[in-house]
Amino acid sequence: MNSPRVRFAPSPTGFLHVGSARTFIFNWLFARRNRGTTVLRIDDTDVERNTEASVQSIFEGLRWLGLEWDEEYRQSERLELHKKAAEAIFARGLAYRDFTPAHTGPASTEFDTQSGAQGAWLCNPGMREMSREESDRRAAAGEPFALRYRVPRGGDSSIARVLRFVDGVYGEQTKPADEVEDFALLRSAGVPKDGSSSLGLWDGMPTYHLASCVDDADLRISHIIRGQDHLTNTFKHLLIFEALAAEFPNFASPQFAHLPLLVAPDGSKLSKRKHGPVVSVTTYRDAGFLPAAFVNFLCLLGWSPKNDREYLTIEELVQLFSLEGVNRANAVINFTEESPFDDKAVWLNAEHIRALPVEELARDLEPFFAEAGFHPKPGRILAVTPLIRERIKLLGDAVGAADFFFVDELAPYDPAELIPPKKGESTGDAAMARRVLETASEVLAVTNFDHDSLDKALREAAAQLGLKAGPMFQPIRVAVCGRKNAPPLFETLVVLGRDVCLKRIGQAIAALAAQG
RNA sequence: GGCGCUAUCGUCUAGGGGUUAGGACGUGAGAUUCUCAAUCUUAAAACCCGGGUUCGAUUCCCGGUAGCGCUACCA
Repeated sequence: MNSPRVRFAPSPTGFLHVGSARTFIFNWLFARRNRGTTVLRIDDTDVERNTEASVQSIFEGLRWLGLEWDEEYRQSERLELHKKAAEAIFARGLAYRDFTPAHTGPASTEFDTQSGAQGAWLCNPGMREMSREESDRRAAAGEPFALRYRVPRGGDSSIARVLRFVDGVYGEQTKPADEVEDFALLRSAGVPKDGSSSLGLWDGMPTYHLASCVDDADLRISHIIRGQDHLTNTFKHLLIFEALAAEFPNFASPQFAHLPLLVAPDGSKLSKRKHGPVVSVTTYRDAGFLPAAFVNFLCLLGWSPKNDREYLTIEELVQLFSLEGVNRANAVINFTEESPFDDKAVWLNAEHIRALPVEELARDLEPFFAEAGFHPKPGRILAVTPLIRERIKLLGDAVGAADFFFVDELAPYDPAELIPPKKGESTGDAAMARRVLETASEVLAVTNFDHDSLDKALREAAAQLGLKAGPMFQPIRVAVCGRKNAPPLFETLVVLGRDVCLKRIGQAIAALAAQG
């Protein structure tokens, strides 16, 4: 009845990485499919690690994807809301102050801890049971503390409470509250400097769990679609939502759907630190992926339309997307030092490139040529585009595939390539190659520079020389392109133009002559 | 250690009590072609292990194993 509201909530601790991008895409697709609203929320509660540069880089990545969001927020601007919520939870007795000094490094068991049956830390009983009077006194004295949720315990008198939710992907999930630790809502405000403790009661910064839930409630998020790494955290979130019910009477507990993780080829979680730029979406952009191809690829990781289709446009994805199609196992995204992109991503990109109208592709190609220092006249790229369209997999490949169209002087090449090899012999017929070029020179000087005329004239010339197409065309191709592998000859000649062709063929003849 | 999630070709996946276990990428071979590419045909390639349930399990159940996640005053 109400249209769904989803959110994508990245924390700005680095560039936007592919796993986050996929989470965003799935959220966006879900919203689009169901006529809902996409909220972008920057979860920047961790002041230690967040940087403005990261925020910008995340926007850069998201903008490139081209999927628009409808609302935008920053958690850091909503601090008061979070603190008020924490206060309300505390006032209700659902949270308590923990004066245990924040520990640094790996969790130690030095303090007063209470362990579950076999080890899991649940709370510091001395803190949990501390009287309100003592707690107030110590807080008033300026002693730093964290605020912890008082997770309901069954004890031995009542039956342990079981937390429960139905995940859109993983199905019903349950966990006894007894196994959930007293997680923090507010971090301690740190060590008071020089006795002048200005630390008020609630100076602690909200934790992710608190801030995230408060905002989800306040923004009336209806569907939380996020990485599977939050699956077990969800029980904590259920508790927070419950504690917040009075503050947000219009907020119904959201539906959850957890997404399988994207992992590196060795099975480890994708990490910016460990895997570097290959996990950044801007790396894909810079290499020449089309946003639609990238989105297509990411969608196929952990989701399937179940009809054997692979190439899908954004519109088709919107039509086809559903949580039922989401897989439960982690998906490997392939990359290595030598080839940083998954083969399937590259293939899909080539498919999308071929599906693009020439004008559009030419436009997309322009910045890559510019980057390489080529600034051809208008229309030039458009003329070249159809010739390389089927020969490039990434937009960036275009430069290497078409450079000879734009340079004044061809890069030096081995004149031996002008000479087609003869079968069974180690060397070709150099004299014949030279005759081919001389003949071509004469023919091109007088032939109309259109495909059919060139085709006809050059094939006739080959017949007169007693040559088949292969040995006839290779010398010409190498002469005008500077390499053996290039787009089809006649189209290439046409785009290059008579003057350039004749000049380059002349140079090739000279090169052969110099070789003896 | 505790709790949880997961397990089909190298990779992404479809499928599901009885199938020649399907598709895609990649790889091999062939066709086509003025080279390259594209395209087409084709080949090799998988149900983690052990128990149960069953006439019959890759599929359902249990256990094991492995991977991953959570177990922070990170998100």
